[in-house]
Amino acid sequence: MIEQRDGRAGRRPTMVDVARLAGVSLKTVSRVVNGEPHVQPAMAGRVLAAVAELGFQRNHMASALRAGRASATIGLLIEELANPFYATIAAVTAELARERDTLLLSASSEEDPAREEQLLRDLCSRRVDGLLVVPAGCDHSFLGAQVEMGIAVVFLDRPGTNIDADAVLLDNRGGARSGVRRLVEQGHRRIGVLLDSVEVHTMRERLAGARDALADAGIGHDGSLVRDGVRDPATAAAAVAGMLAEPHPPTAFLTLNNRITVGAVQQLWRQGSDAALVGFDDFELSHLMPRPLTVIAYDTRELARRAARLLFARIDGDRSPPQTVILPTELLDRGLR
Amino acid sequence: MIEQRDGRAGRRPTMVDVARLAGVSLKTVSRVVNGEPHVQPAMAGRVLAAVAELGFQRNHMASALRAGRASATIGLLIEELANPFYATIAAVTAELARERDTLLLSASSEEDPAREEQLLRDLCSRRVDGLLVVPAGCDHSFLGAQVEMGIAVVFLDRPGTNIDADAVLLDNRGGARSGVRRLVEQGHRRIGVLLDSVEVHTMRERLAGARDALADAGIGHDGSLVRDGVRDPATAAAAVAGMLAEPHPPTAFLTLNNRITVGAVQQLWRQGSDAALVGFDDFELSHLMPRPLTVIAYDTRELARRAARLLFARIDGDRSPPQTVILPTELLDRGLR
DNA sequence: AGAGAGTATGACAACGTTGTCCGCTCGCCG
DNA sequence: CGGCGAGCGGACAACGTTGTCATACTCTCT
Repeated sequence: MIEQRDGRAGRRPTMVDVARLAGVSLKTVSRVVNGEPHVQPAMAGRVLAAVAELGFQRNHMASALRAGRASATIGLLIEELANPFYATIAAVTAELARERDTLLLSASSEEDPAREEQLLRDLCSRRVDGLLVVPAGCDHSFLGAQVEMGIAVVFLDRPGTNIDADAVLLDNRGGARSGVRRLVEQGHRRIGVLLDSVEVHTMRERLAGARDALADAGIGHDGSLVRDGVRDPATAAAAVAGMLAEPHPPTAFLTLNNRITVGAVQQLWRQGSDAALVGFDDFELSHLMPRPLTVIAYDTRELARRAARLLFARIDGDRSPPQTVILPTELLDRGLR
Repeated sequence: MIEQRDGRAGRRPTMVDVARLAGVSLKTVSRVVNGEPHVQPAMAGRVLAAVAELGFQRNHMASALRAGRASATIGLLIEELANPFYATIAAVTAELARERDTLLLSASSEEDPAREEQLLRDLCSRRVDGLLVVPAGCDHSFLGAQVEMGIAVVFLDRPGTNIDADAVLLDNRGGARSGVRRLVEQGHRRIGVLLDSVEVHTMRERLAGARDALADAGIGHDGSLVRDGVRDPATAAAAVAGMLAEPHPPTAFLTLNNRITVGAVQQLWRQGSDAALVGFDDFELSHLMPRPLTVIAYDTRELARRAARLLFARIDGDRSPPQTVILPTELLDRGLR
């Protein structure tokens, strides 16, 4: 008469159910399911038949809980899963994880520090084996305790703050420097720089690299050619148009991420400007842009691979001091104009 | 003398530890941690202080196990996380999940049915509340039992096979049909069709739609203008070049996904061909291609949103019969040539 | 004043699994 | 033929948490 759980078929079978059906003890089922030795083939057969008949599937949570074992899950906290850069990171991480029979819990911070912290805590409460974090917040000290308690943490793309942990980064400063150096070599003196936000670590580094190159060349830089807060292609286009309309317009632009690059290219092309352009970040169809593009490129997959490998090494017990890995960038010159 | 766990600090604190430190019972800690009523403020304060001091964090696995409760996790099985289409789906899903304090476990099948099944089983063994699946395999009957046992399943982009479950799909056939109709209206009679693989459900539908439109117009189609197995832009370019070099070349092309479109555009532009082109799938920089492009577009976010909403409704107990939702496509005419 | 209702707290079992340990059944050797 | 180790199966506790129930106490109403 009594139907279980809102009228649906039924309770999930447990090892107890399997044991009862097979007429063996609970522990024997456990042994068979986990492929432990010392079970007679005939008995194992009975157990497997019962498993199949009931559609039994081991409860991973109970198993991990009892065994005090790792959850075979890692957490990935990024800014925005839909962004190709982060999507690539997620894909590489998921693949390396799968090779270890580990699954990936991914979450997006949307650049909100509070949200980041909440998601990280949530991931920790699920007892992930490790965390791969592209930090948005400005204080990761609360992760320190988690590290103490056995959750490995590796930062990716940007270093963590107030915490001594591994980080795998790009040579943002060096990349921007080499890009501007190239422009200077080509004779440019007035170089407009467009960036997302100085709040972001990578942007600060890239801007510093640009300034390095100008200083190297003895070119003064009063900041009037820098535009901050350029968050999307449309804003980038407007910024380019605005700068070109000024009395002493730049003869070249450095765009500090690919969204900005796309907007800038479009605007330059639209107005038929022959200003030079170097963009940070390569992107999928960059070679099909209306004008050839020079970009500061890097290997996103390698970035993720290094970070994931480091994380797994930590999970496997590597206790060497935290390290910071910096990956090189490459100037891909597809013709400046 | 005995150090715990490879010399590291220590065991994670549990509610028992908190209770001991606060001098209260285990259950009281549980009540405070879960915000249950009937705890005196003073006592709650002692508990919270102990929680803070020890850095206690509830073990979500143990909690879900005991309460027989949902794991507050959903699984997403797609083909390839790095692909922008799937990345968008993952992002939308993760966001809707977060609004319910649910996390997202994502995995890529890489189009391998065996791998798909293994990952799905792995996800089920983690007792996810629901699964969002872009199926690659050809038999999902094994998921039936999981559905019986309370895991909601919604298929996305392609229907599941041998299982009666919800699906949210695109109008692939209608979209391709309208694309070819447009070409026919413009006077084209010989239309080359390039596709990835007829193995894939969406490709078959799109091809069928193209044939529909040709049949509507009374144009015979012997298959000689169809190229199967075009998996990447380079192959697409080669296929276009090959077809254009034949005695009776096509005057227009229909490319059935965006990778193919990119390769075809590039090749047409390279040889200065004025063949018309309609591509399935819009993509990020399509408006910046060297020639304007007409694409059969759709709302990927809406696709994911509908699927996720349906999944959450099922998780929340919706037991109405499985439904198939088909979302419209739109022909974006940016000038055929 | 005493019954009854309600609040605050705790003891204990249970969720589904695995580690530990104990005992049974063989076959083999002295 | 008795003893003994190896091989095999099972009883039981434990992982960290929450649901159930019991208890002690406080307050209100008749």
